[in-house]
Amino acid sequence: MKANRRGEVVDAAERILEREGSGAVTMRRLAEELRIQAPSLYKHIAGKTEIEAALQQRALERLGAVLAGASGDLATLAAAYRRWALEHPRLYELSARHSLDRRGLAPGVEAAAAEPLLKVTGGNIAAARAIWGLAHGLVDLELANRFPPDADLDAAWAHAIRAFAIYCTPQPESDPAQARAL
Amino acid sequence: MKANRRGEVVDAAERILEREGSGAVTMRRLAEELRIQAPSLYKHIAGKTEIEAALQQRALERLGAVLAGASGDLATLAAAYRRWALEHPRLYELSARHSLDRRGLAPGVEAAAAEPLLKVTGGNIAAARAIWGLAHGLVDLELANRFPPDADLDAAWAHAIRAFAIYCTPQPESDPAQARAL
DNA sequence: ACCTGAACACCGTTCAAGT
DNA sequence: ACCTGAACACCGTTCAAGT
Repeated sequence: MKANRRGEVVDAAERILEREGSGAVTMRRLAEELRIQAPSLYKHIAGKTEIEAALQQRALERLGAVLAGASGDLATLAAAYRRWALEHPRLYELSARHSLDRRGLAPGVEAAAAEPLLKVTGGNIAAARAIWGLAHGLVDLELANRFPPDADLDAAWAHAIRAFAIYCTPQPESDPAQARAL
Repeated sequence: MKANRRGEVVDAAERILEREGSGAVTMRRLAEELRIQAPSLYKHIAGKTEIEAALQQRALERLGAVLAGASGDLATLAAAYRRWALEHPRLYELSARHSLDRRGLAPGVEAAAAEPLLKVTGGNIAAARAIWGLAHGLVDLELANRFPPDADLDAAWAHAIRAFAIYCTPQPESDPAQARAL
């Protein structure tokens, strides 16, 4: 029933990442988790970089699916983005802070993640990028604990959403879900 | 003329960071730069974490000074933020992605960096946080190469600025520069 | 096809000792 | 006050070899 050994390596890496933090994702620690010697990993995956790229890809797929399920308006979409990131903080950071390796990324994954954002802006790609930047920035600063402990972040998100909601009033399906990346 | 040895260590770390990237900032590489053995560093600084905290503090001071000099409107402020980050990408990343060690941070530094943002929103702290998130997010994604190579980021910034400019029209000095952090 | 053991060139950090 | 040498417990990765 096991797909392939490579998949199991990435699964184990994800488990360690979420349970013990990014510092614990080590080829040797990973080998221990799989009850194997570290050099054996290299028969299944090229190296640590490839493991990180695989995890980044997973994160993109899952976040994309969550956003696609968060229907309609900007507030709902933004709340879904924030919730997913806070629920998977290490995976989110891993996926957002590294440059995306577009070779070997299943085609359409990037565009699928972008689609809900494009939809909410009525196909305006500059607006979609601005909203992505806004959501990523607020999440990233929150995950990095950069706000004072008593900061009212719900208020900051509400303000941000109102600013963009006024600006990009949802045109009624002006652009029929063009598949493209942000 | 040399201030103290600790300052020289942090200077060397900054040189290596900007010239060779964050992976090169190593206690051993740092010792080599100072023509010293690695264990000697520990007589001047507690460890690598303290070096990173010192660099983060420097970045905050310098970015704060630049923002304070970028007068008045949101567009100018945003452009200054982006320009500084792109000119010091490694230092910016280091400063933005780690949680801020508020013990041992010179008092007022955090508030000083926040002040220009609070000013542009007329003292609205939720709006200031939203704008910080926006600027950080767009910069962070750009530094991580997450936009497609042909993306028009100037357009995304322009859109973002317009959204917030409409929302938070600059009240004429409603709040006289309250010193507080974001 | 899958795994091992030994090895290489690295890390951060500690500690006893030297001037 | 400032520095060194040896050491410890780690890294990622390669390679010849074994089943």
